[in-house]
Amino acid sequence: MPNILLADDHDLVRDTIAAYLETVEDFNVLTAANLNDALELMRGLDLIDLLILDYNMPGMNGLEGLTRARAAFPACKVALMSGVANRDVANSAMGQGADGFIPKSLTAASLVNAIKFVLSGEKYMPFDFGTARTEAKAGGEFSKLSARELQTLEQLCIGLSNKEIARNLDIQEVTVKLHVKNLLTKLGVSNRTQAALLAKERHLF
Amino acid sequence: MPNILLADDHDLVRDTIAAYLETVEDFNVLTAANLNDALELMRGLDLIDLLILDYNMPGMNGLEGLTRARAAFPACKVALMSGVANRDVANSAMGQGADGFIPKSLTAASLVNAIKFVLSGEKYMPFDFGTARTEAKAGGEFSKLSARELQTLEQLCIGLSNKEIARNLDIQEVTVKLHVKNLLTKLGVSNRTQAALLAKERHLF
DNA sequence: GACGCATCTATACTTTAGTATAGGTGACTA
DNA sequence: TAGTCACCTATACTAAAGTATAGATGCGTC
Repeated sequence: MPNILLADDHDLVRDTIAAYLETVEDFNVLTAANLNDALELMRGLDLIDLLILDYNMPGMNGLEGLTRARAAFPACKVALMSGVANRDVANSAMGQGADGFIPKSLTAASLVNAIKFVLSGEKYMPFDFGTARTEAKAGGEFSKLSARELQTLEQLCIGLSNKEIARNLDIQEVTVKLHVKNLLTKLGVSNRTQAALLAKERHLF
Repeated sequence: MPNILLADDHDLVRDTIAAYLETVEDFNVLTAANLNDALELMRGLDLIDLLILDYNMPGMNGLEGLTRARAAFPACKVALMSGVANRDVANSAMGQGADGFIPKSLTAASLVNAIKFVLSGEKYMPFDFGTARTEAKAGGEFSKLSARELQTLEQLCIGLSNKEIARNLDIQEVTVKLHVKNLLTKLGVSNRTQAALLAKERHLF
């Protein structure tokens, strides 16, 4: 029987998904409320086949949590689950070694399929996700942004300074200023705070 | 058998909660992905006992969706469900006539209790919710702010400059800077963007 | 009355943000 | 091949943000 560890900070979401998986399929589902608890639990067990991590959860810190989990348990398959993330996040996650990406917009039946898929050693990422809002709205204002500008905007959404962004993206501060200025113009806002608020409002990051 | 209509835009969350409720208790659970679909569905049926609305869902627009639902179906009980809302939102919801408030941090067992409670004609709101992050931080950080600092923060959340804030509050720009500096310290953040993002995350404005 | 506190203002300063202009590279394309 | 575009860097500047210190007012409390 496959052992699955589901980590999500919303008790209701976590428990019901766990209960669902255990009833409809022959899974043994353990749960945790944050990343640290999940990793701690795994250290005591060492027999988890699949770890499912909520993208927005204490301890995750973006994709850093994914990296930590993979480093601590290289043999275990890791899937990321999110209710808000867009295709970029999904791609980044897969790029950083995730075995699957599960948007919460998935149907329950598809979730089971996805899990089976990953357990069998395949990578899973739905290609039709984000049809509703995520992608549509992203199309409007944000489609004008270049790759670098998007990355810059992402950093703005954590409230970082130009200097910090420059360090993170490994470019000069002047360049960051250029990207910021250009994205402000493209988004039609007058400062970084408005840009961050706009992106947050559209659920981009 | 009580008929419940569960409206949430996350298929996964919605379907698993629905499945859970149907297996553990004698509920008949219908589902919808947004407010309009939910109301449309009810128009054709007119026998729903309890409508559960996700607070963050297309068509909700804050508590306006709650008002719309109650206006359209005065006889039906309505509960609000949210993964992020704080006590203030919960109180407002109850104030505007909601029959229950269900944080997603609730356990699955408590959810069933809550539903039974509401179906029996009682109002349900957990008094211990937000023990984890929501309330602790919301009460903690923002209660330290003075009236003026809160007003300043509100303006920050629209992305205004110090000069604009000064004009709106009818004080000098230096004073605004003082308020900003103080509230940054109190909130433990390092610039206005982070302050705005924090306040937005806590749904203060 | 003395004290604390929120409020406002002032001066003076450093740092960060944002604008402007110019130039270099590589990739892709008409 | 010439042109376009994303990208990066540089210099130089203005404007805005943030820090520090000091002093004034009013309000409520001990």
